[in-house]
Amino acid sequence: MKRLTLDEIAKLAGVSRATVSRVVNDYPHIKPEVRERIQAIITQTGFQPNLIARSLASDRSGIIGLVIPNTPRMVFTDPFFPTLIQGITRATNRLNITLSLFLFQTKDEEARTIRTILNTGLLDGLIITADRKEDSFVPKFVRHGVSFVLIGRPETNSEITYVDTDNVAGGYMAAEHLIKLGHHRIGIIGANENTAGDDRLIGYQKVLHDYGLALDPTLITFGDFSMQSGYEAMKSLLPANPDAVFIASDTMALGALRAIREAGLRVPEDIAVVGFDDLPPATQSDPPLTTIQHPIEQLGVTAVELLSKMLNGIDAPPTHTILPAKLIIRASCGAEQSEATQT
Amino acid sequence: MKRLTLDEIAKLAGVSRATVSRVVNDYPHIKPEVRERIQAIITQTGFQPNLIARSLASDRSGIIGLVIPNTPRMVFTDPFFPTLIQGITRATNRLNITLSLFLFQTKDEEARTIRTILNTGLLDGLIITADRKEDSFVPKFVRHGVSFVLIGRPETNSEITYVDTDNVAGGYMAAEHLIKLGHHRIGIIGANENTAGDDRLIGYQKVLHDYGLALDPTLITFGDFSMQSGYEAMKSLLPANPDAVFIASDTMALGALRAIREAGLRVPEDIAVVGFDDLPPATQSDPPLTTIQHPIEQLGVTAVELLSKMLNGIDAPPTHTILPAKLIIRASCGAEQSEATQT
DNA sequence: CTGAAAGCGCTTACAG
DNA sequence: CTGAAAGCGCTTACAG
Repeated sequence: MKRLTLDEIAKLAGVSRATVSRVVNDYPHIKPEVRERIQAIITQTGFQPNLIARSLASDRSGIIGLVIPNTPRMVFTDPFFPTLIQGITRATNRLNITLSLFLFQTKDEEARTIRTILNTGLLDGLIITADRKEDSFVPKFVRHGVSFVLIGRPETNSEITYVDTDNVAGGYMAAEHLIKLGHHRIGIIGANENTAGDDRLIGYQKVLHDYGLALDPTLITFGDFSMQSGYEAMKSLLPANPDAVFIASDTMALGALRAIREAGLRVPEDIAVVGFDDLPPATQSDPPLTTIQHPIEQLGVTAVELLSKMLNGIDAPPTHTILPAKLIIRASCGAEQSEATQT
Repeated sequence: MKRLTLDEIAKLAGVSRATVSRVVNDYPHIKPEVRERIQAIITQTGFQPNLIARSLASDRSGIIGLVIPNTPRMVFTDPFFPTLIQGITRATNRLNITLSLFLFQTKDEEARTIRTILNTGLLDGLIITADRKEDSFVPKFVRHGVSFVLIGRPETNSEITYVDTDNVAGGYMAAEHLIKLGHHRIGIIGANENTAGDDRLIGYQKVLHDYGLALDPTLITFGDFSMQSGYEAMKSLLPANPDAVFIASDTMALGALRAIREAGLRVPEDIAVVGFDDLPPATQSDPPLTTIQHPIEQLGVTAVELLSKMLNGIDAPPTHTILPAKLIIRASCGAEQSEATQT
């Protein structure tokens, strides 16, 4: 199907192609009747400008990239990325932005992809999921002057625009909830792969300190976001006799719950559990799981909006946007969940 | 960072820009020493051609779109799409293709997105997940002459290239496994949202027929791929006294297992279960779940390879590629799984 | 084997 | 308010 061009529309309307271009791009100063005449022809013919040509002429492609490096969560047990992608596409759809996806598993794929992203001029900007600490490529992007926003706090560089969940508050709420239920020996299964894990631990430590509880190092364990690691961390935690545990990811919580069950303990009678994340209640087959929810989808929406502003406006200083976390108390499995929000 | 152009490389090498272009694009007939000289400069400067300019000149963007319409599975409880995306990106990375993602939730988003895809000339081709039957937009793509391959068998049009899992064989294997275990009243929780559901039911019916078992209509129920629908379907199935059940999706199986548990029945002693799909064993918290695995990731890889061939070669006739399904017998939850493959 | 030149379909100062 | 024209950075017949 032969595609119409600006020139052809111009011919049909009896004007120059420049004028048609202005109408298409909503330029203010066009004589109303001319605008209408052209507009009519456009809607009638269904003309849409060739994006490639526009990109070349305007040096803007309208395409942004979503970069997801290989991460422990990438195994996709975790609905984190799917949910994030949902939020991102909702925003790009609304803003008429095209989204390109860059996943890489191996270092080799990573290197090639990064080079392509940087040098081919295809993308206006990037959204990068910073789900591990040692992302060597982020500095490269900075050096090349690419516009990007990170999802997740970067470990060091504060000159970078990012959006993140308030993980410190999340960890705080989680442990505080357990404290208020009367627990004293509150363990944690943390994670140190990314700053989200760090921050959740910090929140946990903070609240224990605020409530005057001792920080028993034997109650602190780490996993790597996988279910298996949750299982093992819990096994190593049980000898320390926790009466409650905060698990910094629901995926790990699933593993931990298995360890608890295998030890013949009941949740929450023998050991209370608070998770973190946003696993669909679906997946939470077994025991009721109270959890800290982070607004993953909103993270995606916000990231796109920020990037879009960066691309349009004059470059503002780097922004750090922190979205609130929320404590979700689930009464029982599959039952309606009562939501208790805290800030 | 100012990007280098073909012209600048040409100047550095003392040749014309046409020659550089030919080197970049691996044209055969270039004098070796010239090629080497240019190649050296290219690697040294890290030059990469501007993809936008190339696209405009060559009418090929190197970008393909992945279209995921709103589907019941889209809730992402189901790792189907994430896994698929993983396969697709593996292939696009290898073939040096850029992937754009088009998700839409609402009819409105759908309409706008489709128009953009069709008229802006950005994409070379499409991969479309055909996870529901009434995809009104597929005929539009056909009419516009876009190249695309479907993932999942379309309901009617056999003139379309698609890749799919052998769902009939999958349904057959599932029920046959149960028959061989000695079960007689084998129920099914099917799905009729997509042809995968249809085919799995067909396989089930076929094997019952082959083994001379009666087809009791009260043993046939349907869900919509959601966990909740699995729960309800199982509740409606239990009065028919099945001694086994084949559930056409593992997500529904999770719901069904809950219904079974609530009825005070044990799996597999009271009722044996075979699922379908590829939920990570992780999520299968509770009872051991024997399942039919389909090669989701391979589906993605194959789709990309096919599309790539269509875009390069002369248009071949429509191909229908069917990948084998596989029976996975899980000995017990979390334990090592023994894989029994059948064809 | 290589170069000069046209052209891909737009945008955008510049004039008027 | 509108048009003529240059230009974005490539590819690709066409000549030689």
